[in-house]
Amino acid sequence: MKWQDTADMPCPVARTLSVMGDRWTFLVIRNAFMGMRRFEAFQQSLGLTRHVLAGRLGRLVEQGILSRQPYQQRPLRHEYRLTDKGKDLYPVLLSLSSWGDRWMGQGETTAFRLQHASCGHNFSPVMCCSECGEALRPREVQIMTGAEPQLVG
Amino acid sequence: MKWQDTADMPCPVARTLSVMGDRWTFLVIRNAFMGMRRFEAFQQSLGLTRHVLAGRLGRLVEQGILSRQPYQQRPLRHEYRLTDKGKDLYPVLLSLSSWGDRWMGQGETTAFRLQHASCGHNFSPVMCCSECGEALRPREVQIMTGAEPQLVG
DNA sequence: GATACTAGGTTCCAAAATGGAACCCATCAA
DNA sequence: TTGATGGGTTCCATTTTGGAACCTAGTATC
Repeated sequence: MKWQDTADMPCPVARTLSVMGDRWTFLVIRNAFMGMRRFEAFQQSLGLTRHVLAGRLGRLVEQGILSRQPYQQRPLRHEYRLTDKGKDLYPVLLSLSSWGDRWMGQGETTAFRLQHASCGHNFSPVMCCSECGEALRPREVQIMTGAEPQLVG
Repeated sequence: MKWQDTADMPCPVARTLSVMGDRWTFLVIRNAFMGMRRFEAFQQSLGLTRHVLAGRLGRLVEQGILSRQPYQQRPLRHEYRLTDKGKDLYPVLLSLSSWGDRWMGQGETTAFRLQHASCGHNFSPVMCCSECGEALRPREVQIMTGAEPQLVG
């Protein structure tokens, strides 16, 4: 079982991880959400090596998660921006952040605080049912995988 | 910048990825949510090599995400179960799955369908504000990082 | 005209992680 | 006695990384 083989598994989690499943890729995406767009900025901010960064950015572009577009001619320079596909990773990022806040805290280095502009409150992200709006819990979710339903949790 | 160094970054996303940031760990967690508990089962289901699996399970136990407990004596056998910390990864899993469904589809191998027992509907998971219940969008979220607020997206 | 700097890479090598297979150990069943 | 089961560990070859140096075009500086 090799690297990219998870891309062919019939599971959306596995297919997602075939692209996003490493230490650096999500951090690149996180920074992109913060407005970062340039190679140098990613490299300095994250401290990963240049050719690994080049590889990650290339794959994200290939997968349509980032787009690479010129921001100046002479000399020609490119920047990386989130596509719609990339922007749709926002819930994943929020959920990673929320879990990290709750369980991987370090005392002094306190958590981010999130503020919701629409309602004005500090909040935490909650995963809800699109139909009834209630918070989702494992035992109340059934995964229908073509065949019979499977209880999760 | 090395492997575990992301564990010390002052960012909950980075700290989460210091444990969960590889191809296999989330798949182990996914299977645990499906009720899987045993070494052999993980190994056969995922197809990763045995010593890598041993390493991942060990780290997850070390981090308190799984617990290792005997399910029989003579011969002594252990199984791995999600702790509360582990169960709290559920929103991350849902968000990964949801994104994969939407963007990494493969035509025939159709998506999972999720059903919410509480309300009876097929649904998709939506990340919402804990205070007002609305769906969250990047431009409406401000991250307060101790210093000044930062617009995201 | 020579030198240096910038942004965005690529190339090289050594170190670390991974894949693949074989092996180990205790127990139980045939 | 042989074989199977569950949960690992050990060994080696292949891949992926980290780290550093180098490349290229254009621009700025001396």
